[in-house]
Parts: sequence; C-alpha cells; structure tokens
Amino acid sequence: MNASQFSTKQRILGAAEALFARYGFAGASLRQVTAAANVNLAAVNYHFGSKENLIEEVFRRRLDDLNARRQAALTKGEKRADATLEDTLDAFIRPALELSLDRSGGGAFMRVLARAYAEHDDRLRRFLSDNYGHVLREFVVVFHHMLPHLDKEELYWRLDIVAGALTYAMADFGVIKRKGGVSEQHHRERAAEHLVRFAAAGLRAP
Amino acid sequence: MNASQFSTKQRILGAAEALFARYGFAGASLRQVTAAANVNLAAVNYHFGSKENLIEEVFRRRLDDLNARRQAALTKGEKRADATLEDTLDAFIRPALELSLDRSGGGAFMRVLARAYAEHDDRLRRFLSDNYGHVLREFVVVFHHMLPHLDKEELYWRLDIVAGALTYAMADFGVIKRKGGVSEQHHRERAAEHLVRFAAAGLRAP
DNA sequence: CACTCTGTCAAACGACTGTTTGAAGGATAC
DNA sequence: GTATCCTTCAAACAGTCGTTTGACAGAGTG
Repeated sequence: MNASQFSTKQRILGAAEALFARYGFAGASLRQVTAAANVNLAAVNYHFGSKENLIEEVFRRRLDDLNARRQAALTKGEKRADATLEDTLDAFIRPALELSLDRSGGGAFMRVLARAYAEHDDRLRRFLSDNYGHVLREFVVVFHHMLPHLDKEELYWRLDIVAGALTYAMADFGVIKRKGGVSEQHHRERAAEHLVRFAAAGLRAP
Repeated sequence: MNASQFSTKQRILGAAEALFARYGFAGASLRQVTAAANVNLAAVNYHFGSKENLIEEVFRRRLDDLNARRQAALTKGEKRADATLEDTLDAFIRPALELSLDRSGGGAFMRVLARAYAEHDDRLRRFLSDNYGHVLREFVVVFHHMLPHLDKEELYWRLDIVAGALTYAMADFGVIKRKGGVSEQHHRERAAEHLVRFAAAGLRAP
C-alpha cells in the first residue's frame, strides 16, 4: 500500500532534503518529514536511528556522487598537458551544477549544502570534513601548480572566496530572478559559466 | 538588580544576536536567549511582541547603521572624479568589515546575516528587501558607470557573485582558520583586502 | 493619600518536539 | 504446521516550544 514506487528510506531522504532546504535542520520536524514522505513517524528512528543520523544520510547520498564526479573530472584534466585554469575550475563547478540540475531534488540539496555552511554545528562540520575534505585538498594541489604566482596562503584565501561564491550561486540565493521564459536548467548553466569566468579572473589577479 | 549596565531590551538583542548566529533562528529558543541575557522569559514578548519581531529588531539595530555607512562611503566616492572600481568595492565592503570588527557582537551579526540569506522565509526576505534594497540599487548604478563593457544582465550576475563571496567571507565560514598569533581584527582586514582585489579582477574580466 | 503607568516575575497554557514502545502484519525458513 | 525476521503502525513518553496571564513592586502624578 505504498504511495510511491520508492522505498520508505528513499522517500524519507527525499522529503527530508526538500524540507531541510526550506526550513533548515532545526526548523523542519520529523512529523513534517514523515507526513511529506507518506510514512509513519517512527520510520525515521527505525531506519536511521535519530534525526541527526538522518541529516548525515541526506548529505551522504549526494556527496558521495558529487565528490566522485569532481575527482574524476580533476584527474581526467590532469592527464592533459594543456589543461587550463578554466578547466580545473570547471572540474570543480560543473559536477555541482549537474547535481543541482538533477531531477528528484538535486536543487534542493544545494540549498541544504549552503545551510550546512551556515551551521556552526561541530558534529556536522567534522562529518563533512572527515568524509569529503580529501577531494578539496587535491584541488588545492592542482590550483597551486597552475597559479605559481600565488603563495599557499594567498591561494587559500582566494579559493575560500570561490567556494563561498559557488555555494551561494548554486543554492540560488541571489537576487537574480529567473525570467519567465528561462528554464531552471538554463539559469543554472548560465550561473556556472559566469562563475567560471569570474573566478578565473579573480584567481589570476596579481 | 541588573547584571549589566545595559537595558533589558539591549541585553535581549545582544543575546539573541549571538545565539541566532550559533544556532539559527529556529534553533535558538527564547528560553536560551532570556537566560543568556539574564532576563525573565516574558520580557521578550513584552518588549518585542513576538520572536519574529525580535528577529527583525536584531537586523534593524545593525543594518540601519551599516546601510548609512555604505551610502555615505558611496556618495563620498562619487564626488571624486578619479574614483576607481576598487574604491566603490571598498565602499561596499569596508562598512561590513568595520561592523564585523565592532565589539559587542558585530562579528556575530555577520553570521546572522549570512543565515538570513539561507532562509527562504518570505517575511524575512521581504523585510530586508523593503528596508535595505535601495542602497544596493544605488551601488548597481555606480558600478554600471564604471563597467561600461558589461551589459545590465551581465553586471547583475557578477554583483550577485560578489555579494555571495562577501557574505561568506565576512561570516567567517571559510576553511581558513586564523593562526595563533593573528587577531580576529587582523584576520578580517586581510579578508576584506583579498576580497576587494579578487572582486575587482572578476568584475573587470571581459 | 490614591491612581496610573511601566517593567519584572513565577507560573501556567496548549501545541509541538524527538524518541520509544508493544502490538500487528507479511514474508521467509525450517 | 511453528518460528523468525523485517517492517509498519498508533499511541504514548518526557520534555521543550512561543505565548499569555495575573500578581507585584516601584516611580511619577494629581
């Protein structure tokens, strides 16, 4: 007697993702989540153990894929001798763009990710750093080779700025509203193009 | 029998600002706020009417000043014929930097502001847009004169990116951790310098 | 003196929070 | 057949939420 073809776990994850994006981790209750997922309230604690673990699983489901795509794009570019700074930025930004375009809530997930930045919750930050920090460090190494005029500290400063701008842009928090005729897909693609151009110029600045 | 020289209202606003920065608007309860402010629970509803109004007052207390400083810095630069793009960016960024360095919680407020971006709460967004949108529009006009090679849509895209980067940089969400000997003041000043240089290059990109 | 206004207080309101429980259903294994 | 496992369910748990209440103190005014 399921209202959907998806399993209970998948439906909870999808509903949680959408509601965390809209109301935040504290603002979205498990009753809201389970109602939206058409699932019994107790199912969350049965399948995930706690709300805290549910939050982590919402991240894991998407970030495993996102980081794999980023790493693949990065190592693919590394093998080419003529890879440009724009290529490396693209390897970082395009997977996030593609995820945000994914049907079944990828766009909502980018907003969840942006919220995670704003959360000073130690457990959540450690979880993200422990599980996904290594890919970011690989990007730093490649950028370091491509931008020899920047010392390590300067590079960190600038990548920090890029990461902030990316998060903000992909989460669609900006003041730029889509016009009537423009699809969400096209809007985000343009955002990624602008971001790559802007960030490349900023990184190359003396 | 006050625990502080400040009035009840001021103490509530200060405690709310700090706790909203750390736990978010939904995550920080009025009981936490009033306990931190050393004030009776009912004082919030007596002085502010509701939690929602308290949130707005937390913004109003700082943003009135921030926007006045930005506008003053902008019009001061407009009168000089040799004002550069960096000057205009500085007029936008430096007031935020100074606020974030303010003792009595300016740094916490920048984190609150960053959280507001992540909130899709319609009422809060409308409040911010209605009360502080006009200053942003003035900056757009000045940037438009300084960057004639960008059409209006392109300019909006890039300023959106700048706003996102500024928000995250000032909120101190980045991965760059202050080193032991560096004061928070010095850290934020360096962040502003990097941001101006990065954004100027990004805006000038063809 | 009485009267009003302002601010603070403990206590309570009903609604909502995350989590746990024990019963029940349905599938699979022996 | 019985037994076991996995999953779902309504109901209840203790606690917290934002808000309201009515009493009480102190200052200001007549």
